[in-house]
Amino acid sequence: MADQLTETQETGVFGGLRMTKQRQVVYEVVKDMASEHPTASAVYSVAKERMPNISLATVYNCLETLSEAGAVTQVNIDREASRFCPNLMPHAHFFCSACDAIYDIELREKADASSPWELPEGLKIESVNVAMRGTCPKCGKESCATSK
Amino acid sequence: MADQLTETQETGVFGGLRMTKQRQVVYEVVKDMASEHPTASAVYSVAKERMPNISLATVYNCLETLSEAGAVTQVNIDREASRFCPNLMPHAHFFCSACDAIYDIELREKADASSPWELPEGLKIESVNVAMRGTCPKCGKESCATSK
DNA sequence: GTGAATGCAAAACCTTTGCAACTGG
DNA sequence: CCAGTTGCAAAGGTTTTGCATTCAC
Repeated sequence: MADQLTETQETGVFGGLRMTKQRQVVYEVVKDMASEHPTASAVYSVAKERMPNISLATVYNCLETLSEAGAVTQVNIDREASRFCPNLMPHAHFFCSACDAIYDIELREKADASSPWELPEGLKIESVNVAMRGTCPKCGKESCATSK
Repeated sequence: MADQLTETQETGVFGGLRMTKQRQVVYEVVKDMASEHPTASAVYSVAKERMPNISLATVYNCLETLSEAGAVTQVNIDREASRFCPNLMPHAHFFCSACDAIYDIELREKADASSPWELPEGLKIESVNVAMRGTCPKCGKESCATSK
């Protein structure tokens, strides 16, 4: 399964990545915390439990490498610390201003993220980054009950 | 015209903003540099020519205030320094990886930025932020000529 | 064996903050 | 007059870097 990163498999997706213990741990932590979309330091905290000597700089390095290899996506919401996401499907992110949770939002079948936009000719798009902000169902209920 | 920010007009758009020299200068600079989508320090450089005593912190303050008032949009591309944009129409940004330029991309007539996305119910969207990355027409031509 | 990756600490970078002085309404 | 804003310098948080050591292939 594609849930593990080893030197023998995944040579396609992860390219010629040299496989170190640290990279494995970092990748596994991101997978395990996927629903939280952890920051680098959140990853560091958990990674340190599994590998006490790992350093923050190494976590940053690994996350960058994994990002470049396409194994992980770096999610930037405004100027807050980057968060990481192992979901490889094209998707957007929804950030709840109330609880700081991030939700993955899937692209509709056959839809194109750039379709609502008037794209000038000659422009080559490599990636489209979509981040929404608002209130999630959980927090929405509460605020409805209290403020409305 | 809406190009100037004075205490007598624009009370609607700019709310009850106290109008200071610094805010006026900062706003005018952002307008004048609109096509560059300047960073706070780029705004600072130019603002200083017009008002030598202005401080960087004040530029940051003004930009934040103007952002909150809706007169200006803060544009974040990855983790780079925020850039600012006086375009009030709903629009996306296209960032050219080759020359660092930012282009405003208009929303198509009657289109909705969130339409390509499978939105879970109960989620209240307050804003949608769309940033594309790629190569602009100018840089595209060059790279075509040299690399292809 | 060798180039790449790690760990540590220090630096870089953008942005915010504390506080006294000032100013717009 | 007085709350809100400024300027300055110092601090903040996140991320990167330099370099000697270690490791994967």
